[in-house]
Amino acid sequence: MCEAAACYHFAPMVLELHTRIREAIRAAIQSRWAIEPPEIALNLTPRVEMGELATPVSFELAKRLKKAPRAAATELIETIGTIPGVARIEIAGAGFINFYFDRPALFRAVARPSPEPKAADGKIIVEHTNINPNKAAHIGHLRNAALGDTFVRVLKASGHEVEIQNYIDNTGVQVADVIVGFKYLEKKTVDDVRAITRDPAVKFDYYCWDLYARVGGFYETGEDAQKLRGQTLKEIEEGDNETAEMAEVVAMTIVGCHLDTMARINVHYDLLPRESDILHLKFWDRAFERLKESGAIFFETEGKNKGCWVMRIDTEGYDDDKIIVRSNGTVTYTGKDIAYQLWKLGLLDQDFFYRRMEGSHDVWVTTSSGGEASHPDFGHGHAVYNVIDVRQSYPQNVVRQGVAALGYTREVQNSVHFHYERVALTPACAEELGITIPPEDRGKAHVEVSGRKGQGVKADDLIDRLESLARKEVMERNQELAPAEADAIAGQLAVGALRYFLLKFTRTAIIAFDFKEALSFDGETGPYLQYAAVRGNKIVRNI
RNA sequence: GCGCCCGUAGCUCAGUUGGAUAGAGCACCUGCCUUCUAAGCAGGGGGUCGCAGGUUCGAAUCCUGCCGGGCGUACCA
Repeated sequence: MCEAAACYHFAPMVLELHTRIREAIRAAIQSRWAIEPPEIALNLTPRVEMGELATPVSFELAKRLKKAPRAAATELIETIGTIPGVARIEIAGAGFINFYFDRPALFRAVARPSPEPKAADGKIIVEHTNINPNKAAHIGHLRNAALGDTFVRVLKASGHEVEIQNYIDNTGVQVADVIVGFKYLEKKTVDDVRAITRDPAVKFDYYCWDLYARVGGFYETGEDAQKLRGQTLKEIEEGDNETAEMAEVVAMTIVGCHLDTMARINVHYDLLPRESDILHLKFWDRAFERLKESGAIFFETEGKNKGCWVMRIDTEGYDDDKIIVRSNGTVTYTGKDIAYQLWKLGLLDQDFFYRRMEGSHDVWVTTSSGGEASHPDFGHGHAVYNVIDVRQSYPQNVVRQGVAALGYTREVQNSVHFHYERVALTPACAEELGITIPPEDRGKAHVEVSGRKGQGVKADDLIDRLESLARKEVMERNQELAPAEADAIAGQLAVGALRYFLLKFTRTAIIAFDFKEALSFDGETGPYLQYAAVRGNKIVRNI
C-alpha cells in the first residue's frame, strides 16, 4: 500500500541511483577488460528479498569473454567495489548481479528532493477529442479524451510545454447530415433551430443524436435524399448562406455540449481550431497549390476517380489512389487535415484569428476575421501528437505522406498518430441498452454498435450513472457526511472510476464495455487508487 | 488478395522491449473492523502463454509458417 506514496516521493532518487549503478558497471567493465560495455539492463528482482535491482549483464559478458557467467559476475562485482546509495551487491542464480539499496540513505535524501528536470525541446501539440459536432459524445470519445488528457498530464509532469487542441470538423459530412435533418425532415429555419438550442428542456446534443439516426434512414429512401447531402455539404463549405449559418449554430452549440461533458471528467483544451476557418482563410488553397506544385497530387482524367484530385499512396497494402478533392470541388477531411497539420507544425505562412469561446468555457477558438488582438501564441509545434482511433490510420498516413511530399521529412518524423482501439459493447451490455443483436453475434466477446443508428452509450448518461452509484456508496459508508460533501466525493470517485477504466487496457486492445465492470469500485479500479493515494499520503505525513 | 491489430487462469486483462518460480483484478474458498488503514488486508486452489518449427546460455516476448477473431483498403472520417 505504501508503494503509491513511495513512488511519488522516491522516484527522482531512485532514477538517479539507476544511472549511478549503470555507470559503475560500465566503468568497471571498461577498466577490467578494456572492452566496449554492452547495453546495461536493470530489472526488478523477482522478490524484494533478493534486492531492489538486478542486471543480467554477466551473461552477455560470459559470451564475449568466454567465461562462465558466475565467474564474470564475481570479477565484475570485485571491480565495481562500492556504489553510493547501494548497501551491498550480490551474485545470484546462474549469474545475476543483485543490488540492495541503502534504504536509510534514500529516506534521508527525501528531505531535499532534487529540482524538477526541465526539457527544453520546444512545444508539443497534442490534438485529442475531435468529436464530430453533430451529436452527443459517446463512450468511445471518452476513451480518446481520457488517453489524450492523461498523455498531456504526463508530458507536462515531465517538464514539457504542451498545447492542447481539439479540432472541430464543422464543415464535414456528418454535420451536413444533421442539417439535412433539420431542413428537410423537420422543415426548420435557422431561427427555429436557434430556439431549440435555447430551450432549457432540450439537451441539444441528445436531440441531434436522434435526428442524425433518422437522417440515416432518410438516405435509404433514395437518391434524391443522397443528393441533398452533397448539396448541403457544398453550401456549408461555401459559407455566406442560410445552410452554413445553421451549420454554424448547430456545430458550435454541440461543441459547447461536448466541452461540458469533458469538463465533467476534468478534460480541458487550449484551442479549438475550426475546419471552416481553414477553408475561409484559404489555408487549404495554399496547401492545395503546394501539393500540386510538388506533384504530390494530380488531376485524374479517367476511370472511377475521374474529375478528382488524387494522391498516389505509397503505404503498403493500399493500392488505390486517395481522393483529396472530390469531383464536385469539395475537399475531403484528409485534404483539410493536411493543411491543418502543416499549420500545426508551423509550415504554413498563414495564421488564424482567435477569439475566446462564448459562455463559461475558458478556451480559445479560431475565427476567420476579427478576433482579439492579444492572444496566446498558438501552433508551430516542435512535435505533434494526434490522438485518433486506429481505424483512421489510413487517412493519417495520407496526411503524413502529403506533408512529406512537400519536403518536410524531419517534421513528419515528429508527427505521431497516437492511435488506440475503439470501445465496443459486450453482447449483454448491448441487449441491456435495447439494441437487437444478430444471433451470430451473440457469442462474440464484443459487438460493434452504430452511431448512425443512434446506438451506443452516451457519455453523459454513463457519467450520470456513475455519479449516482458513487453517491449511494458514499452515503452508505459515511452516514454522518453532509450532502454537499458527499456529492463532491461521489463526483471525484465517478471520474476516477471512469478515467481509470478507460486507461487500464492497452491502447491497441478493443475495450468490451460493460456497465457492471465500468461501474465497479472494487479491485483494480480508480477508486482503489484514490483510496491508496489518500492512505499513502497519510503515512508519509505521519512519518 | 494485401496491410495492421488481437489470441496468456473460468471471466477481464498486465507482463518493465530477451532474464530468475508467467502476474493482477473479478469469481470461488479460509481468516481479519479495539488498527495511520476494511472502497481494505493476509492466505488458498486455478496455466499446453492459439498451434508447429527456428534463433541461444535463456523465449509469453525475436524470426518463419499455419489456425481463429477484428479492423482497414469510400468522392465518410
